[in-house]
Amino acid sequence: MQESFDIDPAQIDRFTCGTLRAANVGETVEIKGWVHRRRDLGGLIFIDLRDRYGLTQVVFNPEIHPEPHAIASDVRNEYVLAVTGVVRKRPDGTENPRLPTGEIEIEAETIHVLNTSLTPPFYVNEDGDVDESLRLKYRYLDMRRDRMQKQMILRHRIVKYMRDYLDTRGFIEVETPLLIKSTPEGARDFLVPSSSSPGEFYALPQSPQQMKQLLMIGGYDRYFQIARCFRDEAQRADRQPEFTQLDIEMSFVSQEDVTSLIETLFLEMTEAFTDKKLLFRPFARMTYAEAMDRYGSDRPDLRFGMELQNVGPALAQTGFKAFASVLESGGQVKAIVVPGCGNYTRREIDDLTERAKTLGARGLATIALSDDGLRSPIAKFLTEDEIAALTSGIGAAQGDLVLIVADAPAVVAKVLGGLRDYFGVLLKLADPDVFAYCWIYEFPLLEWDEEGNRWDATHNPFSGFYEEDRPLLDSDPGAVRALQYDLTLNGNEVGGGSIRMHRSEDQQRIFSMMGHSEAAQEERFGAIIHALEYGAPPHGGIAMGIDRFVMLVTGTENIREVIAFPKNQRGADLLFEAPSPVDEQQLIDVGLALRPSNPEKA
RNA sequence: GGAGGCGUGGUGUAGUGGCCUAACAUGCAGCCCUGUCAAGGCUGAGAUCGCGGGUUCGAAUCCCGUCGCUUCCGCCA
Repeated sequence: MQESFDIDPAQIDRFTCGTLRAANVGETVEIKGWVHRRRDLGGLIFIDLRDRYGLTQVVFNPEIHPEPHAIASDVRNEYVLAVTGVVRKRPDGTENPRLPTGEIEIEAETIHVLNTSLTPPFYVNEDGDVDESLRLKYRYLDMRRDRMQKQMILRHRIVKYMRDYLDTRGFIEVETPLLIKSTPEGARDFLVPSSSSPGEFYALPQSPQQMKQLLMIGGYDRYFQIARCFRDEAQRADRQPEFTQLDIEMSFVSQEDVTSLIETLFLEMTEAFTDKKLLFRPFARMTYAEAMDRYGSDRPDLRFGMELQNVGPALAQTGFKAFASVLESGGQVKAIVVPGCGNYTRREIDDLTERAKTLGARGLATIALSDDGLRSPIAKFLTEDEIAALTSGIGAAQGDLVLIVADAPAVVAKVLGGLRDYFGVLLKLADPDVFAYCWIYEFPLLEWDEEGNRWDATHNPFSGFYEEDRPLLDSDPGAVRALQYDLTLNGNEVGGGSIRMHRSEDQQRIFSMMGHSEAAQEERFGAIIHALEYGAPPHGGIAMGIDRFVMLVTGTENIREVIAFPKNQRGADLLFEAPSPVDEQQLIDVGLALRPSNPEKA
């Protein structure tokens, strides 16, 4: 390692590996970075030095500067170097037009190996697929890769855009605690014990919901926060145990005020950060009922059709009575037309039936309009004319596959909506260059919980409702429409919120319908109920999933790609190996004794 | 909790009963090479095919179990 400078350090300007251009030719500079690639030609050695700003070629010439050349001979990928030298125009014909710095190179006069590196377990200098567990175990190397750096930088810009957008509109950012009271509603809480109260627990917030409402009561009428949220539930491709939301709450606002604020923000961000074409401008709007009816989903992907069509009436007129009992008991018979799949084999159709069953169907009726004629297990119950009327009535053509489900409305929606999503991906029906935003609103406030024998909030128990539906709270609670709205994008829910109840008596009434006794309400929700009694202003807000949005903007397959240090599907941190057992003394401190998680096995 | 997919040198893949004494690319090590930029050439090391059991004359390959990762259902907004 060379310890002495041949050049007066005061005369040196430090640059990044991405900034030097032809205009810098002749300057003596220093750059520091990682060895991206080394090309040893025997005489000349070229090293591409990399940092997050780019690549710069350094050339070591043994005839001009033999000492640095000798050091460069032993350098390997991912070594950390400081190199000084003169910026030189590359010889004619050796420029690299693919690099922004490709016109120049640095002729190394000194080289300092700031650190060596083991051979990395995977390529840092290229973008190939690597087993994700390995990437997560060595996340710091993965983060060094170009793709991750681009995604993290883009994420930063998006969050900054949100902050600036809200700041200029008078919003203030307030931090709320991460150690809060556990509540039984919604997702399972992560619990946190503490030595100052052995046997008792904090919970990590599933969202800052109650805190932001208290801020409204406190007079901070325009609040936002980049809020970390925690839910101890199973992971998915788009779900992590801890995730980040843009959390917003406002006083004296209508549903329209909240959605238009967000709509402008997301319109601007889509234009600023993507090349996507906006399918709807302004955003599409659809009631929950319409979304479920037409798409079988409360977050429909509107980039393609394949809508659910009601074939109950058509079938009811025929002599085929198999679906009659379903219709009589309040069920539906609906169909989707899958284009170009009419020649599916028996095996493929069996697989579809299996897929339908995993989605909750009891069965799947199919009509394949194949080249060899019509194939359908229900054909024998219908005349040719009836089938022709049925298929043409829903727009099915030669070569298409018709899928029919008869069941309760919720099951029909779940199954056909799920199959629609499946074919949307399989048949590449959705244009990846399109962003289709849609607001979904008029969600039901409550749904009947069979197991709990009580009403349950579909969103959260603080959502308000349409005043004109108030009488329905007595007569037909399931029909009460919440003042709730979700923003969906290409089949994903990217955010949701509501206008809250701001009167204590309304809030208590809903809690009561949800089966909470007066005492339980006091114990679990006393703080918010009482706060509402002290001049709580009308208020409402929304929370946007930042990870999910960045995932859609970057076009990445899962949420882990846009989180610096994510957990795997089991919720494990493979880098630090968390969660992990703790010392006995730590358990004693917080008053805990462990018991086997599965007593039957133990 | 349930279902599917995957698991083969460091990495990414091929091989799906005998031609496997496991192949290819890349990476790694050594040597050669003064204008490369995915540098090139030569040589070499590196895998008991996730693990355990079974079927078979013979298993990376088939069966059972198990572990890990992942996607979906349940769960979760």
